[in-house]
Amino acid sequence: MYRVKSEGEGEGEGDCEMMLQEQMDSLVADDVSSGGGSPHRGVGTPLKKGPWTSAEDAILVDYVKKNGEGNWNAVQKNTGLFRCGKSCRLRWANHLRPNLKKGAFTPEEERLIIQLHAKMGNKWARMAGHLPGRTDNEIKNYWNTRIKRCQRASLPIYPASVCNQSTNEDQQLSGNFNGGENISNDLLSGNSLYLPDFTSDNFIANPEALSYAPQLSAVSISNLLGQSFASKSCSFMDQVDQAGMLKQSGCVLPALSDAIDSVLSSADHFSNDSEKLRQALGFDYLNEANASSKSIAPFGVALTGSHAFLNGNFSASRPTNGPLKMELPSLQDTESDPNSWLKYTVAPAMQPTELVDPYLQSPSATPSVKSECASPRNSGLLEELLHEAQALRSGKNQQSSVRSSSSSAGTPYETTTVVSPEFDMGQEYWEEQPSSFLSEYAHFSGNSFTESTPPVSAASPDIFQLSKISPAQSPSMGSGEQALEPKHESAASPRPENLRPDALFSGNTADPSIFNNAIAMLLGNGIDAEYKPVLGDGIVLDSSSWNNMQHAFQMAGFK
DNA sequence: AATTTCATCAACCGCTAAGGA
DNA sequence: GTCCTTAGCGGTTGATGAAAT
Repeated sequence: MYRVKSEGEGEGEGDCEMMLQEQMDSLVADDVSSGGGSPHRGVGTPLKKGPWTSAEDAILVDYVKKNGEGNWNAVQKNTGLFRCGKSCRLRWANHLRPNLKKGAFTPEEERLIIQLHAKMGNKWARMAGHLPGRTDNEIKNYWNTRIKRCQRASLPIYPASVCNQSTNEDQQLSGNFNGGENISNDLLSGNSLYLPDFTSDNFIANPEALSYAPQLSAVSISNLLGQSFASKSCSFMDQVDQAGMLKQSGCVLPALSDAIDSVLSSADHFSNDSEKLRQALGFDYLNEANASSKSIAPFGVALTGSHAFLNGNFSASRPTNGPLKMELPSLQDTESDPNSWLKYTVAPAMQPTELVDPYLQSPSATPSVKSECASPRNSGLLEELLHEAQALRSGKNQQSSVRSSSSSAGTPYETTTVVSPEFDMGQEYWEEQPSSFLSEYAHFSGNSFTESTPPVSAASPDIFQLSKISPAQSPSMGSGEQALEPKHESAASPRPENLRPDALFSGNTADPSIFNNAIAMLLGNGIDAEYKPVLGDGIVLDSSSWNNMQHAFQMAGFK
């Protein structure tokens, strides 16, 4: 039963003249009947807790009508309600205020929630701002329920359709960063664009920062890679090309220019071994894989632990045995072992078997998908998840044919952690060139999508600060991290503090559109759809993109 | 029919930021 | 500059009813 707590703050008798006598009587009766607090008021009167009664609601509504919202502590004083201001505010906000929409979320609302969550993380209040009539509490409850359901069913948190939709919207909006009210715009526009953080801070400018990829929000990554690698079939070199264009545009500060040089140089060096890379990253495996499979990870083990490409989305749901803190959109699960992300990290020194998420390797522990997915409140989205799970399960047999013998029958996500012979080749390559661009990029790739990404709210400006965190400072960087990470102290490495987006662009780029265009270039806008192999829903990628790296370099004129 | 499990909802708690004295 | 109050946010817990066993 609910507790009754005494709050020490002194409150007087209050102005009971505002309170209807019948309401007062009803309130007292309700209090008695509900076993709530004492009907006697005065200093030290215990404040009632627990469910609100209709009489209390009436009192609160009446008070707000007369006095407006705010000053909630005065409610108790002025009405005699034995509720703290906090409770009054909550009751009003969640239940009593007008225009509240009751009932189950519509499919459209569910979809929007997922999109918003992908963007904002657990910013329920902000999300509620995009859902008129809905409260943060409702959204939070819905999401938590959804998380539990998906977790139990080993389903991705974000349905492919939602991610694809975001990607499509991204494409549509790529040339239209106008920061409109439209949620899709807001999702992807410069209004709350995280991509600069990603591109300039962590991806382009600072090779070292690549190692800090876990700090990046999955949203940024999904936006970037979903666009660049999947839907647009953009090769990495295309991005390098665009980076060069950005550099040539002259709108970047020397720090970024140097950084681009550094990346380009590394990429150039690396391009000579593109075939090796292709093998290292498991594209042979990809080529062999069933093209219709939805669960093929484009980067094979390079994206170990990532579901970013699963079904074209970046689900971070993984089977888990214990309580899981789900702030997935930003892959913000930090409550786990600070070093746990290493489990997903591909690094030269690691043995393949170490790279496999034990959860993902324990298919036997994967709970079966049952009818629990079909709750009465199920919308099309939840049903979609169920169908997705069924499809994934049905596809397991096909995938098993290309799995390593070390992998037992697995979960639908196991393909993200396949330890294939190609991986071994890649490992050899890494061992040969431990500090190559490849290792950095692969490291980045592997880390970027780990579920142990530190809690970086996608919308949080903290990401700027995080981009400056040194490995030693980073809470996600265990002691083992140092050993895994090749150290690059090139003279061209810019100081992290110079990599903030607002510091990267010189004064002649005061026009935000220039910045956005530059970012768009970095992200591979304008990439044609020449390469169209489709691995699954929304996954369009094959080795041709990588095989054309040299060509891309030549076209870019960087040598 | 009884028990258990699960989903949903409502409310509370702790923390933080903002604003004013 | 410090302290206090207030409002707000996000996490967590508990109650309840439905479904499953």
